[in-house]
Amino acid sequence: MEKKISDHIFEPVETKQAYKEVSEKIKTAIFNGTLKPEDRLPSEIALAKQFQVSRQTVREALRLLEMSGFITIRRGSAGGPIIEKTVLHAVSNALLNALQMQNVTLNDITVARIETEKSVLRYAIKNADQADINALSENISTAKRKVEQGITVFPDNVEFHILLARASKNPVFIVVVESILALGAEYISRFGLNFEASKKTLAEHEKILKAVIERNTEEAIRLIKDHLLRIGHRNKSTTE
Amino acid sequence: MEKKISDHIFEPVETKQAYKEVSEKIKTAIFNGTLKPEDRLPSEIALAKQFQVSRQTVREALRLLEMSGFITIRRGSAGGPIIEKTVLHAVSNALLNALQMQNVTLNDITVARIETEKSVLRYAIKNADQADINALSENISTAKRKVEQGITVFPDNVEFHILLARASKNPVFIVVVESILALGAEYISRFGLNFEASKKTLAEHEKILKAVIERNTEEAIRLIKDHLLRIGHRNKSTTE
DNA sequence: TCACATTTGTCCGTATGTATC
DNA sequence: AGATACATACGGACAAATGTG
Repeated sequence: MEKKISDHIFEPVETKQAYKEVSEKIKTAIFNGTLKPEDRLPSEIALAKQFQVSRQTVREALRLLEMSGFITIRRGSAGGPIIEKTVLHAVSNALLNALQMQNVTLNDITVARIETEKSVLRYAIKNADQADINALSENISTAKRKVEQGITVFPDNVEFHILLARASKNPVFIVVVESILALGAEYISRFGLNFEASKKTLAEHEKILKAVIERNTEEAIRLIKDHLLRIGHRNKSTTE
Repeated sequence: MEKKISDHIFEPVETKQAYKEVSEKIKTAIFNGTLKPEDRLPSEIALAKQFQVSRQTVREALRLLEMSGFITIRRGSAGGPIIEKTVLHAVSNALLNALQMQNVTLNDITVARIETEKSVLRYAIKNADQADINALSENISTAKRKVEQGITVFPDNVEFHILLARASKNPVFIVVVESILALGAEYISRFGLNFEASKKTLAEHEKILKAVIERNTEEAIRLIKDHLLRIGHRNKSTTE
């Protein structure tokens, strides 16, 4: 008698659906660099001819790629499917969907942000190069200028945290931070919170950057914790 | 002249496409509980009649929902679109796609895992209730039994980390941990690593659980760090 | 301003494969 | 084994959007 093996070692063999195969082929062409960002794919009719399938099949394949974030589709003349630079927005969307099916509170998001960004900071301080520091400094001075001109600096303040994640040199951190930020933004817009107090945020960002430059890990972590706690606690009145 | 405002304040208004509207309506029905997991949606033809659109339009809407993880579609009689319990697998897929377009190393994954799970442990120790402890104990004893019978315990060992995340009571952590785990699994399968040394893994899990039960945060964190480092370092020879 | 070409969006009808009873 | 119900796939057609001359 054979030794009994646990279930789920082999996935069931799925009979290939044409639209999935088409989508896979285009996807691998993107991964291996044959298709590059900003490139335009052939039109649906041309693709149908190339793959020897119907237009409907091509369209369903394109729907998959669109939802996965690989392409966007423009209508009209000179339109068509265009390769995207990143698929990060798709991650945030998926994360958002997942969390919408759970019960997620603003506090949950804040806690996760604090913990994640604390880790990010440790690695950012370890791995940041001059380009990262410059980008962060640039971000703050741009934001300052905008505040004086009365322009909203919300996108810049979000960008600050993404730049920190980049400085960690770990793509996993970057994706996770961007996703949580997108999640927070969605949460905020859904409950109609406002975007004031950017000056305070800006001042705190400046202090954090200073600590990063000085490689002062303890101070930086203390600052980001307070910073994110403030944003999280003032949930109904203030945010990034 | 108008004051120049930063770009991307307003998104372009998209003229509604039927397939997107159909997909949205089904999605909101899922969110507000009208449609529950395991429910079967009407057939494509019936949906086409209800929404007053063509079958092709319905199919494209279903493609979106399928890719987002909300439904799976079974062919044949008594088949049709079925509501899924969670959309977590969609998150992992999206994350995977995103990271495949970057340059991610096993070390990046290991670092992110360690940092994330350290945070998870802190909150798990704070928030775990008896049910969580029971589930974790159950997991270990099940795995032990399987090891004795020569059955692979890889899925159980992965489950252990998910149970830890659940014990933290923070859905964001759960999603992030599951995603990173899926990412690691994908990475492993892609490079054909093996699944041995489960006994060592099991023993370490047992120690971690003990520390959690004793509410010994420092010890638990030290253990999980060593545990994940070992898994990460022995990348080409050993894993979970 | 207007007409035209291109490309996606949508519809219909039909045929075939596939799983269930 | 046969009937049924469903997804899958094809082809042809027209509408709507969009850029170009």
